[in-house]
Amino acid sequence: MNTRDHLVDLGEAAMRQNGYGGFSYAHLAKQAGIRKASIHHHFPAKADLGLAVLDRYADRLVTALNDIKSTSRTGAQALQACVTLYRTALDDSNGMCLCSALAADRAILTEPMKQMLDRANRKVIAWLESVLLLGRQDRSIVVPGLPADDAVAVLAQLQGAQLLAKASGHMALFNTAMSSIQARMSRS
Amino acid sequence: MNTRDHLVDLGEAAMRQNGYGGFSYAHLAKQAGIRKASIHHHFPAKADLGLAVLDRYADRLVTALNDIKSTSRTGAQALQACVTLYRTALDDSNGMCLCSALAADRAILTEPMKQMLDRANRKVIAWLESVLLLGRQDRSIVVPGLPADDAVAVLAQLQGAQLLAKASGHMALFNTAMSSIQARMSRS
DNA sequence: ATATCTCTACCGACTAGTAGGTTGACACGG
DNA sequence: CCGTGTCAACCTACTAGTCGGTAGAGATAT
Repeated sequence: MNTRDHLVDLGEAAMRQNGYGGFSYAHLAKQAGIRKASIHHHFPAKADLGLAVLDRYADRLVTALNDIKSTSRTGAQALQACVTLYRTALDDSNGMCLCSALAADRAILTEPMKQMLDRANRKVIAWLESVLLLGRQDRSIVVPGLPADDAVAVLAQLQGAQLLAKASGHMALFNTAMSSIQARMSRS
Repeated sequence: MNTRDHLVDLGEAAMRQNGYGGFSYAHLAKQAGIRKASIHHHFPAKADLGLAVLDRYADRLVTALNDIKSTSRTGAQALQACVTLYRTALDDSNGMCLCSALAADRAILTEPMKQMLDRANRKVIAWLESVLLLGRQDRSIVVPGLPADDAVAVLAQLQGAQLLAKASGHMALFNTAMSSIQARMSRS
């Protein structure tokens, strides 16, 4: 397997678990079975690795969301699949959505990373807005107020639920924190 | 002014802005106009300072919430004041609720800090539950499902809104992320 | 076929700087 | 004289990043 891709994999896991400032090249090197200097060969600076991780993550997230939308029959189905996606991420990588994990470390991110983080968040919000709009049309989701505002509220709840679950070490808390979203969806 | 209290002040600000791993004794010493060793005199280990900060913060938060409840006439009034509290914290300290700021760093927290963090979160959730219950009785808040579950959902949304606002550097996003909470409250 | 050249991936040893933490001495007020 | 608070100097471990160099694969030239 490609060493570079392997490093991006490990870097993503590390960042999702401990944030950008929470892992080191030395730590990563040990995991990859490689020397620190060799990581610098692939990613001259830590920010280069961070950007590569973020870039690939954003791509994958947008693709996953688009897949969900194209295979869902109702808005509620799409929103439910999205909630499940965030829940699964919590279990799989024992870490959060990169966007939430990086928010705390924003002060030490490079400008390109900040911009990419913003773009990723905006894309997710736009997707949620379109799903809420669809759900309002097909009467599968109750949408109070403007879908554009509500989309931000839903994302906040998704990320906050991950935060709360991780802070308590109690992953089931994620589902509880999603209760008010579930209540707004008609069961299919 | 008491040096020890001053250090707790500075430590709280640092932790809320950059998390537990995001500040150092050297950094703190410079701010306090004191040497690193002197900080160790007051707080032998960083974890001691962290615990002191968290302890005082939890106390103050619970007190503030209880004050809100005793001066509010309706559930909606209390909830609105709570939302304002979280919003103000975002501006004042340019940082988040400690509970959210520490969630990302949970891996490097000591056991006592983790326990205190959990206790603080549970207290806020219990407070929110009582407010939702009150709001349902006086018909000032729409509560779908169990108040106990909804309380967790509201806290997730509060913390997620702070996260999102901070990640984007756009504090106004907090208000947008609260839209669906506002929609559930009858205007007084 | 063999010598040369080039490139990728890797590594050991190093740098300057920072992390949290320790020690022993000095000042000062009760 | 004793407790409190402060300090300079120091320590070990770790941070990101640099340096010169090596092993091997593939192409090219003779």
